[in-house]
Amino acid sequence: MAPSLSPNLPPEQQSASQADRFTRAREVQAVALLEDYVEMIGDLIAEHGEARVADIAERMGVAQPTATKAIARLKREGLATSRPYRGVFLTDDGAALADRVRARHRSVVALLIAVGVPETTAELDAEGIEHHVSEGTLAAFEAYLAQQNRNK
Amino acid sequence: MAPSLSPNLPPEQQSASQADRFTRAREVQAVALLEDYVEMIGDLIAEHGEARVADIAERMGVAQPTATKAIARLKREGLATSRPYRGVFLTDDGAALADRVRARHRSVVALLIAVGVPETTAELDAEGIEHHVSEGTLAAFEAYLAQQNRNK
DNA sequence: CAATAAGTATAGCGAAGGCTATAAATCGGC
DNA sequence: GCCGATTTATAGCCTTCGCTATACTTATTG
Repeated sequence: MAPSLSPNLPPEQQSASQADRFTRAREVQAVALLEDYVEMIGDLIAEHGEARVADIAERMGVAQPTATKAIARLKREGLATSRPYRGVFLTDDGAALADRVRARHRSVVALLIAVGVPETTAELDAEGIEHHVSEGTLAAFEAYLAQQNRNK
Repeated sequence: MAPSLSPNLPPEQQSASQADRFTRAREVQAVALLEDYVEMIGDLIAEHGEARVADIAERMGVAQPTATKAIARLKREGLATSRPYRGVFLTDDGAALADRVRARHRSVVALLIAVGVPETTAELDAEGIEHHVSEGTLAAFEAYLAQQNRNK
């Protein structure tokens, strides 16, 4: 009875909503990379006081020009700044996004572990999952974790 | 203390594993579309006895040529067959993949609901999340759900 | 203060997944 | 069985995100 019932309802009705789900998943994907880069740049600055292109590329697992290109996009979107041959920095917006992303990541990992996923697997899967966790789902995760802590 | 500790460990060590996580997430993303199409074609065949390009496109929320192109890729990958101006069909591999994907989707939705995510939100987020749920995480989800049913 | 090493940017390519516009094939009704 | 309507395919085109190769800056060091 889940997704694909009612073949004799107005077809636009159920199909539209399913299409919307896919459309949303596609949109999420478009910002996922930005989120990952921003979070990582934040991490690097916190750790080393600066974020260099080579480090970003290495941690993202991409070639250096790929990282440079992504940084250009971050700048276009107002999330980061950089001067040629100097480091990369986050704008206020970028830093705020990084914080949100980091918090969400932690919650997703914690929830996976809480329902019995091995820690290593949780870290691995969370990297992809987190971007698709909406505000509502995140709130539910955090409520669940709080509840769990209370009962411990 | 979780992901980005130890700035003075061999940098290749921790960075490599983080890069690996991103690399894996990227690979997952590459097959996600195939999974969605295959599942949907399976649904359409189950519902209507056939999967027509126009229906696939509508449900995926894309233009018809986009669906045609995706189907071409499915054929290249050995997951589907089709004859021009006739319907689209799944190979054995495609049908098996569709079944796996459908089952995983259901488990993800069920788990989200089980931890308190509203049903509508669960359906919405699951569409993106499911592709990143590995075998190990899926097994954990199912164990959790089984446990939950036992205690009910 | 060169010369070399290291880091960064630029150029150009490919694949994937969108799109619109248009051509070709099939289907239905007369 | 033909003709218009519907469906599918094809032909471009764009953007994103990978890549390699190469040019250009900055840093280092003899």
